[in-house]
Amino acid sequence: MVDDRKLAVLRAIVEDYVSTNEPVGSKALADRHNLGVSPATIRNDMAALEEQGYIHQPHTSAGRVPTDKGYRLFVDRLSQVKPLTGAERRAIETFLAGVVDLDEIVTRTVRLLAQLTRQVAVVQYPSLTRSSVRHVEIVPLGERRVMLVLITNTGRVEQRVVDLPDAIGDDRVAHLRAVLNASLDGCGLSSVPDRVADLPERLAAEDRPVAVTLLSVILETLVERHEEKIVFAGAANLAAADFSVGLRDVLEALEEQVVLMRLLGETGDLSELTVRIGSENPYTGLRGTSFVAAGYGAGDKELARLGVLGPTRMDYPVTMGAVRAVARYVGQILAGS
Amino acid sequence: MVDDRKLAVLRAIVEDYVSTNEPVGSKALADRHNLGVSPATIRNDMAALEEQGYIHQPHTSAGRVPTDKGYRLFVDRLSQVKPLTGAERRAIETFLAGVVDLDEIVTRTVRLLAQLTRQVAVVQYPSLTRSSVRHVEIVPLGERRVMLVLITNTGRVEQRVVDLPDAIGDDRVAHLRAVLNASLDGCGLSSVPDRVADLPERLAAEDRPVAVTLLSVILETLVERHEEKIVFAGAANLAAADFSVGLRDVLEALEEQVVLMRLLGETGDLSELTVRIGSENPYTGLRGTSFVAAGYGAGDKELARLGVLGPTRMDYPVTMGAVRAVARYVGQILAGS
DNA sequence: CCTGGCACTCGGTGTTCCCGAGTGCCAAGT
DNA sequence: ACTTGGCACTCGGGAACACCGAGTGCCAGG
Repeated sequence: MVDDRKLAVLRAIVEDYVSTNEPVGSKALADRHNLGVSPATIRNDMAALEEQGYIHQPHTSAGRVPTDKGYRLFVDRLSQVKPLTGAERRAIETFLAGVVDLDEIVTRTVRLLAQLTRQVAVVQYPSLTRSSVRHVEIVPLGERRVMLVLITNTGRVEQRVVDLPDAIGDDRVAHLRAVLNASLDGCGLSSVPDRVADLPERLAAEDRPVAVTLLSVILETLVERHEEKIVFAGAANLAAADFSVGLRDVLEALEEQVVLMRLLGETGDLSELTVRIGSENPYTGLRGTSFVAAGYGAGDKELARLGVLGPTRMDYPVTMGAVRAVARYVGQILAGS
Repeated sequence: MVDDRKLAVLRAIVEDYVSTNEPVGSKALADRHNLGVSPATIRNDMAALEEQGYIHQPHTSAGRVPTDKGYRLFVDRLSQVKPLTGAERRAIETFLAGVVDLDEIVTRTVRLLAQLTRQVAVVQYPSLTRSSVRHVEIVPLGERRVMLVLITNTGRVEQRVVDLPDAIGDDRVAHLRAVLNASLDGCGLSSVPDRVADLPERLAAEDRPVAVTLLSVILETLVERHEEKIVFAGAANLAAADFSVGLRDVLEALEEQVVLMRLLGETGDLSELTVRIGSENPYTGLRGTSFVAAGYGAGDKELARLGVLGPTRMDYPVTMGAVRAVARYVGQILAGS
């Protein structure tokens, strides 16, 4: 019983603090939430909560502020994801309607998410490794030079210019194109190395050097470029959120692909929400911020992740709702295209 | 004579203010620069300069600060572009060495420029309209669906998925590809509309509907996507530069492609530096910032522009030197690839 | 175990005061 | 005709200070 009330107090503290951004005191709590007990009782509970590290007092005579641990408990046990309003759903639909190009999907998504949450949105491009080959194209650029274009089923296009060891004619290009496509079409990218291992041996001797070069470039593209591209939007919202302290650090983190990678982090289950709160984040500049992430993908495969970065004192239920909803919509669109 | 000294005073004011970020008074000027006259004389000159609108007094008993007009005069007549140090040149070379992919060139360039100037760098992708067609590729994706890939001589690749009115076989795809390439290869993008105007008539009747669809998509790509892609980097430097006032507006501007477009503005001569100071900028949120831009391109054609955005009180000679140098290097690389 | 009462703490705000950098002007000097 | 030193004046900003009130912890009574 007593514990239930303490949790209710914690929830109230989080909610009030999020909406007012000021330390919340016992009296204010008793007034604004009908907890059915007096301020004095609440004070006792608050003392206990502080003892356990869920809240914290900036100075002796101020109200309480949730700690990271407090937010964690709130997110895990005291709140539930808040679904979007109808207007918001419609906004998403119109924003993402009728887009086919992958670049455009990603660009619009990241802006949409930033606008919806009024925070910084981060979106990762659909992973190469988890998608499959739709087409390989070889475009002659010169005697000994071709452009290799790799198209995946997620609409992603990778291009590389390749210098060849031999000159090569149009007919041989066509032949190689046909062979490559025959071997690779529909093949999951992770299994490409296996599929092509013995390919050169099955070709005429004269084609081998060129084929080997091309294959090594393809594998390189798959492996070395495995680092995925990540974009963000909504940095202006950072300036609005008053926490100007550390703003510089946050902006720096956002421009470091490596940090973003770690932030998006390991993949959980598809459409499972991940929340990183304050000091749980993998980068010191991001103390003071929380990150809400979700995976998205076409069908049941998770292809990449997206999320929202904001001050620790964000409205978690709403933010989580928005992230989840956007992830689902994007998944639908990718599946549909 | 007298005018010369006033200009010297203005130059000294700008230099001191840029380095200290504090209003500069007559005494400090007399001390730090050997102008050979007394503070009282300088005061007279300052009064004159203020009269003419080159400097301004924040309050009655403070030093002077240059106005936009003052900076303008400084840039136009009192300063000269400062060449980079050897170390900086080497940094540029190593940073941009051995890169072929256009995306990577642009990404690295924008980061390099941000790092070099410790400000926000802005780089525009090489223009579609001013480059020429290197290859058109049609990739069948399904019965009535193809991906159209347009490769330009600057290494840029545009891709669009196209739904066709008729089903189309591989042989007809190959034929169309050949015809399109024959018509368009090497053709400047601006003259594409002329070249293809009568193309459908020269085809077999059965190919016409498909050809018309494809051509309309090509033209759309050229015209509607005429809006060029622009990227920026170094937003963290904004937070460091103390002018936190309006930071939000600046960040907003940076995320608006339209604003960036106007900022990069009309094309001047290649490798001619353009400087926009404070209120000269086309967007109200950018009062308080200055923008230094230069065109870059392969050979003698200007393909796009790049620049640096910083507080009005930036070190113009150094910034201009960095922008010019980077623009030239990028030009060389584009020409070489 | 809750509650009302009470003394205590202390951060933030408003007020006042003072200092000094910087100015404009003037009369004297070259 | 400029330049210069002197001088009175202005005013922003920092230091010192007092005050207020929200908030607390604790205790005794219900």
